[in-house]
Amino acid sequence: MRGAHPFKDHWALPGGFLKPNETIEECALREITEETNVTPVSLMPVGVFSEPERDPRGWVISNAYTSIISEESINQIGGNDASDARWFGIRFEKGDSGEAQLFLSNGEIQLRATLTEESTKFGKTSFRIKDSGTLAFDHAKIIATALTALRQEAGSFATIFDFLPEKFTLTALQKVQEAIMDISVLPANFRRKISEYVVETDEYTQGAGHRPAKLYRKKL
Amino acid sequence: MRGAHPFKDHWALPGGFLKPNETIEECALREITEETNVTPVSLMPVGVFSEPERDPRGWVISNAYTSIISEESINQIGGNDASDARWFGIRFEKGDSGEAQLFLSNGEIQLRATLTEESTKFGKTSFRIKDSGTLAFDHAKIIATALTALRQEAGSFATIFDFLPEKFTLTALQKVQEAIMDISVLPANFRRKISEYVVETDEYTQGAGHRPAKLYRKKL
DNA sequence: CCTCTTATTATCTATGTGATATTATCATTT
DNA sequence: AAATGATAATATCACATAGATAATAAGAGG
Repeated sequence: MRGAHPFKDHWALPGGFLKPNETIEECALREITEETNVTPVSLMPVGVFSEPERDPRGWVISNAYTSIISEESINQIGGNDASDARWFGIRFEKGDSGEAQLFLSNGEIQLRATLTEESTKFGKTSFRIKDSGTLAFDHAKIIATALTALRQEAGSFATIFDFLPEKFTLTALQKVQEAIMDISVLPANFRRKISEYVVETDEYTQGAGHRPAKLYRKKL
Repeated sequence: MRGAHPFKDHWALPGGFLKPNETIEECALREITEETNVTPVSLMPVGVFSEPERDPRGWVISNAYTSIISEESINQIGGNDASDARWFGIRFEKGDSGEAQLFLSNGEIQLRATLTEESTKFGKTSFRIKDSGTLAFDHAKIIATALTALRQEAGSFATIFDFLPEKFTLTALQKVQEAIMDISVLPANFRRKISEYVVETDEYTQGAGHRPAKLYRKKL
């Protein structure tokens, strides 16, 4: 939630300005840590937003990133000076006639934005904001673009590993894909297809009240 | 070929600085047109290069794009004030131990660079330059990254259309994929798989000394 | 009308995928 | 110590998709 103009009392994505001697990705990682108290395993680039009029204060070029984090780290949020950060559930409905609705919600807050689908190039769909509600700047557009890109990416087995730590169970990997793509797959088939991308370690999970799961590593 | 320091007499990718009131993609399209006399159908984003020390004159952040252009437009190059631009054939060999060799060549000039593969995240491989030869700045790294990303993307049928005009023959589409991925596929199988992504028009190619080919359009 | 060339379709076979059933291994309960 | 419940992991069937080869179609040019 922004405390100052422009877009006072509007919700905004975490972010900030580049400091000397850091790369853009380092900056994004620093900002997300400062503002949410969560440090993701890795960041996936979404795109550059450079329309001159996107910030009324002046010309600001934003590079957007997304990430998947573990369920546990969700609760870390707001632990530090990140008290003003919130998690939102996300629903994105692409209707007919190229119009799309973005809904963000949690226990207290409901946000809504309307966008139109502009074009799809190289797997990335771009949107134009029709009504951004109480979302600051063009952040509704960034969220829609990021979500679309994320689902696109996760369709390929080659990328879902990057959302998990080095060693993982195949079930965890499957859940990452299911969560992102909003699908459910049969474990037997998932394992068969994923097997060429992973190598097994000799470690197992422990003490879970059921058969322990072997830990795997990304191949290569 | 650069005429001024830094990297005088080194070869560099076409590029330039953002002007007021243009987006980064518009800038890239303007620069490529100015410097090569070729205007691509569309640009595919490769990534951001923001290491503080990549330009000795100061901190410069570059956004890289690639494109595929038609064979005819190759000959337009240098027609205008783009006299210092050249086409290069590209060969990229990933050896063992994560070391990769980049070769650029045309009739007169041979360029070579050595890189090490650093990591692969979200389908994009990042490289570190060991020896950039007579390539300016970190452009060897950008080329290697772009080529890797391009091949990654072209593996999906969903994206290869963006390299062609609105109406195209299936053979042309096939050649795009073959060129990028450096593979050859059987026409019968390619047609079967691509069919769900295209719709046929009622137009045909003409006067080619053989059966005319139906023109297709990207579906949706 | 024959030939050359590329476009397009048909079909055989091998390989991969979705679905279901079965077995394995732990912690906990009885 | 045996039964139970939970998740992990494997086996296998029917079916769909992909690779390969062959056949057919439709132009231009001699």
